[in-house]
Amino acid sequence: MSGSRLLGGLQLAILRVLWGRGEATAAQVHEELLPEKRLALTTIATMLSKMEKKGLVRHRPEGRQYVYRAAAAEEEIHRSMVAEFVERLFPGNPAALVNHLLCECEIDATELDLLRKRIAERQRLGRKEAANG
Amino acid sequence: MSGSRLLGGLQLAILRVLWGRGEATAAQVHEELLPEKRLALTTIATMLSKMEKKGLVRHRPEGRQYVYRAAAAEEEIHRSMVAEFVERLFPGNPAALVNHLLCECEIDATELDLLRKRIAERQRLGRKEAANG
DNA sequence: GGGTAAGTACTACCTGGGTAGTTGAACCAG
DNA sequence: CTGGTTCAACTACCCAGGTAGTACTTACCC
Repeated sequence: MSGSRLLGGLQLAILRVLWGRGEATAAQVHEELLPEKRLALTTIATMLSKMEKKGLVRHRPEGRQYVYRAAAAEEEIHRSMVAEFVERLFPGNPAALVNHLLCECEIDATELDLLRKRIAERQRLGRKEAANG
Repeated sequence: MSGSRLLGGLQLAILRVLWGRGEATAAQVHEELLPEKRLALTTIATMLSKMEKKGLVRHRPEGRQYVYRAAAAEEEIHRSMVAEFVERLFPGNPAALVNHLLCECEIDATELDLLRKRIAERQRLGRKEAANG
């Protein structure tokens, strides 16, 4: 099931709208995506149908229209997509991706500081587990 | 041109073989990929052709067979794929991906240490640039 | 009740990844 | 020279993402 968990750009854009709003009709998604992607409304509607068939979103009828919401939490999707991506590009080596991002991407000083703290935290946790386990 | 720079798993597996060996025939790639993916030799050959048409690999005839090599450096592919992926999943926010990886992935202590050092290094560089520029 | 507007469903097409069989050419062995 | 082996080329599918037009339904308003 679920095969290649790497969703396309449009599906993710739609999900982002849904995550942000909680619920939205096809028209609302379309409108919110207009600056980003100039697509026909029917394109969004078709995509929503396909996504529903895949279990990515669900709908509830409200009057004449469908109100969609995401069926999976953002974290869930992030997790599975990142896992799949790492497996494809840096098999079994997520640290290599982190490393790559640190070396190749523009990450500002504030972010770096946060990340450094996050690592320190991880390391504390690791040591504690090692000590207790 | 180049549309979605996200290559599929097979293409990447093939490229990895090519990067590792420098050069390889379809048969060699096939053989090296056997434990990982049980595919027909013709599948590999077909894929190599398609990849050549896309400019991902090049070949040189040697006797009756073709010897392939990657047309792009590993770094190059990593860069463009990571960039595309970040844009899709965490638009304009590579730090979010780093953060996700640190929180969700199993990264061992040694790796964490290396990453911490990498960040410290980045920060030093950042400060120096700020001071000089 | 009938016309119109809104909105979904259906259908169709393109692209790219993935998979593999078949064909045809070259080459080697007998 | 002939037959088997070994390639690459060609062809053919399938699937999923993406894109959109057209058809149909239905609700709403007069």
